[in-house]
Amino acid sequence: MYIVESDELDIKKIAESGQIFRFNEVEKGLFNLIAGEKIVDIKQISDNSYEFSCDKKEYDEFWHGYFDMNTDYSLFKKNIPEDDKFLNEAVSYAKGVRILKQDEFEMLISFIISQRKSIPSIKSSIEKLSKLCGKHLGEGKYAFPSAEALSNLEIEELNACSLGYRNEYVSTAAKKVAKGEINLKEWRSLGDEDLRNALMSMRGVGIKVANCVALFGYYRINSFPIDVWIQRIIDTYYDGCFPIERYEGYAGIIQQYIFFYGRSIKAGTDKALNK
DNA sequence: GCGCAGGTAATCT
DNA sequence: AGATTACCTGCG
Repeated sequence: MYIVESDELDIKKIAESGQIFRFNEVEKGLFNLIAGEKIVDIKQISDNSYEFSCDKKEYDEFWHGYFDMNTDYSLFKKNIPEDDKFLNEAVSYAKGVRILKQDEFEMLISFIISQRKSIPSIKSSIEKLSKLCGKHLGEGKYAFPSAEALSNLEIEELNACSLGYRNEYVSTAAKKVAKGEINLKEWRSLGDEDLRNALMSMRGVGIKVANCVALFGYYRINSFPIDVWIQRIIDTYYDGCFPIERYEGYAGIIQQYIFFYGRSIKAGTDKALNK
């Protein structure tokens, strides 16, 4: 057990922030997270403190970095104009959301799957894939599959994971990585623009998915994925144009705040407009 | 039964 | 360049 205390860490919000699909609240205040071959339970014990089920050593060596705890998120509030009511509310509402340092292959496959799918549906497909060919970690839990394991699946097995037309995208991406045609780790050395283009060279990876993979799998916190939610918010509150350059270098963090808050109020929908 | 969901690629103008 | 459309599948 290890206790983590921080005003800038909110486990529930992070689990629900849409950046991660294998982080669930299993009972009130108790969260389970699978990352790589590691599993951790996190229990909320007060407003700003959590009990991690791992020991201090594992926390220090892995989870501390995974939760990006060396970054001071209070700094990202700078440059927000006082009169930007929406963003000020978003930042306040999303306090404690952080960008996790997730595995790039897992992010690639997960966000390929995510297209035109709801979050529960994305999670369901990922769990099916993991059960099918991920490493067994005990207690009915499975790691996210390796590229090799995924690429060795039979078509029928893949079909059983409710991927639909993304089937082929997942399979070819996994095969390219497994064969070494693509080296996702090497892409870490690419600049943001080159990385995005490299990702988009894969079938099924467009601008939105590429930006998500860059942001969540490569920690390119200047990436600003625009999905239908973000677009609705930009249209509704920013007259169709968001001043992204104002947040140069960390626009992705701002995007997460906007996304998390915007979804909570169903921004841009009839409900938010009291229609 | 029908429309839509955290997009992409192909095929138009 | 920008607009339009088909696409798997599950859910209301």
